[in-house]
Amino acid sequence: MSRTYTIRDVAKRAGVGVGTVSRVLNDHPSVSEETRQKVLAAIEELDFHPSPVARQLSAGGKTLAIGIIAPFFTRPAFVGRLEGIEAVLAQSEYDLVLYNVETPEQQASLFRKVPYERRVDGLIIISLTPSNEDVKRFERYGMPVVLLDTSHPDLPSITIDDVDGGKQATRHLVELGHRRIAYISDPLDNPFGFRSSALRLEGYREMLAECGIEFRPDYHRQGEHGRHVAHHLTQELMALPDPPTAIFAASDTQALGAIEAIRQMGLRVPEDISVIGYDDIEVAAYVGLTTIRQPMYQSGVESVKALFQLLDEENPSLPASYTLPVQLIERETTGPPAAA
Amino acid sequence: MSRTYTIRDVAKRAGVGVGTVSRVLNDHPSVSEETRQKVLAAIEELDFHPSPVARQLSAGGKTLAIGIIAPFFTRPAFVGRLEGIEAVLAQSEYDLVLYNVETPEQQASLFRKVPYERRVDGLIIISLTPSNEDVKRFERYGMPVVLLDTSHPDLPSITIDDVDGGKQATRHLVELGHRRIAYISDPLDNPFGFRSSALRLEGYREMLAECGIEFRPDYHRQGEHGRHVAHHLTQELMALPDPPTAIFAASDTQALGAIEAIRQMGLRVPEDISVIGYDDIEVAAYVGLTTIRQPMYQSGVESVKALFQLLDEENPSLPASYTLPVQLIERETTGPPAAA
DNA sequence: GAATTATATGGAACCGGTTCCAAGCAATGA
DNA sequence: TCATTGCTTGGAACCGGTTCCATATAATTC
Repeated sequence: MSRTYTIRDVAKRAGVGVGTVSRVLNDHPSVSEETRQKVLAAIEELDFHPSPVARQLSAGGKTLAIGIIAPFFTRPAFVGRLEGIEAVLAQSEYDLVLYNVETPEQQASLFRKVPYERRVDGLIIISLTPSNEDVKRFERYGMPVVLLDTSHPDLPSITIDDVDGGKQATRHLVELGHRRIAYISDPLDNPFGFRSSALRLEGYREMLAECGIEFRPDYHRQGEHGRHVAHHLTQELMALPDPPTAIFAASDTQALGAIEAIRQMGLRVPEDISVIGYDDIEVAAYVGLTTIRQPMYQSGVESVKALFQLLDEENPSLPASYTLPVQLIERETTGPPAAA
Repeated sequence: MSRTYTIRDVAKRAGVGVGTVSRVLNDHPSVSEETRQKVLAAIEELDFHPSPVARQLSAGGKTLAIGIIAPFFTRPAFVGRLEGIEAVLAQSEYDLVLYNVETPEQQASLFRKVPYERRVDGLIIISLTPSNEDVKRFERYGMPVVLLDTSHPDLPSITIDDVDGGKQATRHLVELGHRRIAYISDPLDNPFGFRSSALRLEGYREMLAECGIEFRPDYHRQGEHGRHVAHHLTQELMALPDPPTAIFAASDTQALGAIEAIRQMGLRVPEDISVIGYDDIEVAAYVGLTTIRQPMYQSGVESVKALFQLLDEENPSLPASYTLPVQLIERETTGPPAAA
């Protein structure tokens, strides 16, 4: 393997000083056209490429990479956001460094190490909420951070209106005539501090109250994310003395599990039981799942835009935090309750 | 923002030389316990963290990151592989830099820039085939590369047996009694040089030949990847004077499109038409899709292991290229043809 | 034509680590 | 007691860029 050339090799070859080569590399105006050509020729001949590492060290410079910290990035909801993020990044000169989080320990260690490692110029944190101490550390190390699907008073954030999502889903079911409406969610109390299940529960309860329906704790079931767990929870619900006539699931994946369980019991969706999901993942359309559509792609796009606003050194501005709306997508898994 | 401390600050504070601090940082044995404690205390007090950039520059060192170049990384097939890759990486000290490719131009530019930028220590390229020139460049810059789902004579690769997959899918349909078997695939001739559709076609044709069934060009339809396109292609197939009784789709996503189209025509799957997919993506089990399971997760795992083998400086060894087997997963979308 | 200003260029110093060499010091051996 | 060995240690040189200062040359002004 041939040693790679340095700027000094280029300088020697072109018969100029290293400063001049550097100036050519950075399009500095004060280089005569003649010299510039000589230098460019030398660069070409040696197939020279400047080392970004050296560049960064000396110029205290940008890494031209942004980091994404996300839990379980293979879940459809995250893939959707990632897609939006990537779409914007692809237009820019930034690379993407992905930090996956599977355990709270990983989260803690990433929150500590990423800011001082300076491997990235900015950070988008998805669904994980940094502590006050974390936020202080980000600040101290001058690491710009945007939150996505979570929030913190001192950090810009892009969220999606979970409370309203819970409301809309519930309202839809109530309007169809349902009164016995169950809610299946992720564990409210979880090691990562995910809030979306709790917020949707809030919307669900608010809407029930608004409609004069009493909230029944036994109609709310929590369990780890995933189709199989939701399948079980649904079986539990259906085994109640007075089972629900409709189920609101906190994700499409869970809704699919619910539908599976219902069908396995020989019941039909929506004739016997209605099911509404959340997310509007790719297959939701295929299986005809009624759901709440989250603008996941768009939220990804917005988060990068916000980060770029922070990164813009000429004109750095604090991007506003805001909340994107959700949308009810009516398909074939919800309908009026069976005539009792 | 407080200036971050350097190793010299630590040295001064601990009353030692910079070399000693560096030795402590790197667990060099020749540091007395007493000095080590002094240095550690100083590091603690200043909340000092060494700069990985400086470290890399001086030590000519590792970046402790590996790069993944993948096209359309949000497709389920890629997510599955990524999951396997990430699982291994999470156990290691390596970070993951993701390069998404959406256009052939991006591919070309990435293949050029990644090796010399030295932002990563090694590279896993998924589904994209580097040219001979690219391979030479990788070599010249000493960038270790492992190919996943593609191959090149001079590079280690992990592939999945596409030809056999095509065979197995076709054999399954033939054994059920089908003779008129169509194949829906991605475009064989595509700007990225994806080969899997072509290889599966090969297997399909071989098996047809083996079973004494003539290959009919009009039974092979190509179109961009995606449910909707597959939907169309299926309509075309069904509009033939003698439509197929079974469809082999080159991906589950496309199989779903096919099923959708068939159902929309008022026909049933599998009673009227059988459909077999490819990949065994998450929802395949949910919708009961018969398919060819690709060990995507495992192939991801293997690719990282292979790369680590190349990266192991004590004992660098050229990992073997090999092919993983596929497996037929029989579910409910295939059955005997309707009695003609 | 001398003084002033603008333009182009070379190269030392620096960014924050690592490494290596030289040197100090204690322990060992003759 | 003195030479030898081994263990610690300090700090200069270096990695490959950028930046800034000093200088040389050309252009402008009076």
